[in-house]
Amino acid sequence: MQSSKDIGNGLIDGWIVQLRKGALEYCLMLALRRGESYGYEIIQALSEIRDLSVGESTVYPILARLKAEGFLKARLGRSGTGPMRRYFSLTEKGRIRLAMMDAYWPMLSDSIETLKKAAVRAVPGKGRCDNGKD
Amino acid sequence: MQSSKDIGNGLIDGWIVQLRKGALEYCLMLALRRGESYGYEIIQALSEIRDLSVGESTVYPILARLKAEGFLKARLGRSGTGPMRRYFSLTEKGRIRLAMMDAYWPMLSDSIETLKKAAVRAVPGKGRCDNGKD
DNA sequence: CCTTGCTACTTTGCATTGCGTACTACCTAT
DNA sequence: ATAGGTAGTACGCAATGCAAAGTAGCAAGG
Repeated sequence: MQSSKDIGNGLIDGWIVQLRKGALEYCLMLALRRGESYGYEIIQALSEIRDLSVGESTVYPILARLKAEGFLKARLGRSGTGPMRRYFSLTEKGRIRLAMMDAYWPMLSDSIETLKKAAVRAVPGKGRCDNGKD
Repeated sequence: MQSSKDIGNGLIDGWIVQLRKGALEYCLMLALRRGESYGYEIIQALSEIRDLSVGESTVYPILARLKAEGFLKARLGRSGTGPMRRYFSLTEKGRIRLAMMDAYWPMLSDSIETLKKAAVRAVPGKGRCDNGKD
């Protein structure tokens, strides 16, 4: 049990990857909401949360992209135990974006809940317009 | 206001696209949970739910793939108003998968909630290991 | 007859993204 | 110098959402 994503079998394996695509970007920004942090620490922090374990090659590109887009800013700092760390923190633009994400995420959840309850207006009876023809 | 996805500005525009990856697949299977339906109807049903509006070129490929993977089965039927309809419905395999998705989705939501509350173990004080150097 | 418009579905092509693998660079300890 | 953990980069692949355009059947209007 290393990759916490094998819930059932491999049936939804690929789906989870796709589902997390945009969610991870949100998670990284959430991880920086309280204050600055660096890649390695974020990776470890996320790995402690169920289903959010990620690798370096997932986190660093996202951090780099968010920085390039102006949502994060970076600062170098000594680590004492290894190479220089790159501390990331949210910019104001990033905080605005995070606020929008915070607003959008529950909307999506809500829409899905709505979908769960509301049937696609398909007739509840049974087939109505084919083999019965006429 | 046609594309319900412009919440703020174009700031999270691309993010939403990524976030919906995988989620749409879930939505389509949810739409078929009650019974069979066809692409066009699903599109219209989803378009009535906030933030779930999709186009044909999004839905049909997903339906085709789900069918190819054995999660859906299809059946042709006359429509009376246009060309033949392809009615999709969940297979048993699809229902199992949908159940796993139903289990996974709240887990992801929950993990994100956890992340919102739990800070990345960064020190709450302030910087601790850089410019102060030694 | 021809055109417009609605329904229903398909195809092509593109841009984005997560992530596995491999690699480099830095620091400390022995 | 060598070994080991830390921090980050680079390359490449496979999926996916989605816009745009095309096809095909049916109905109403000129």
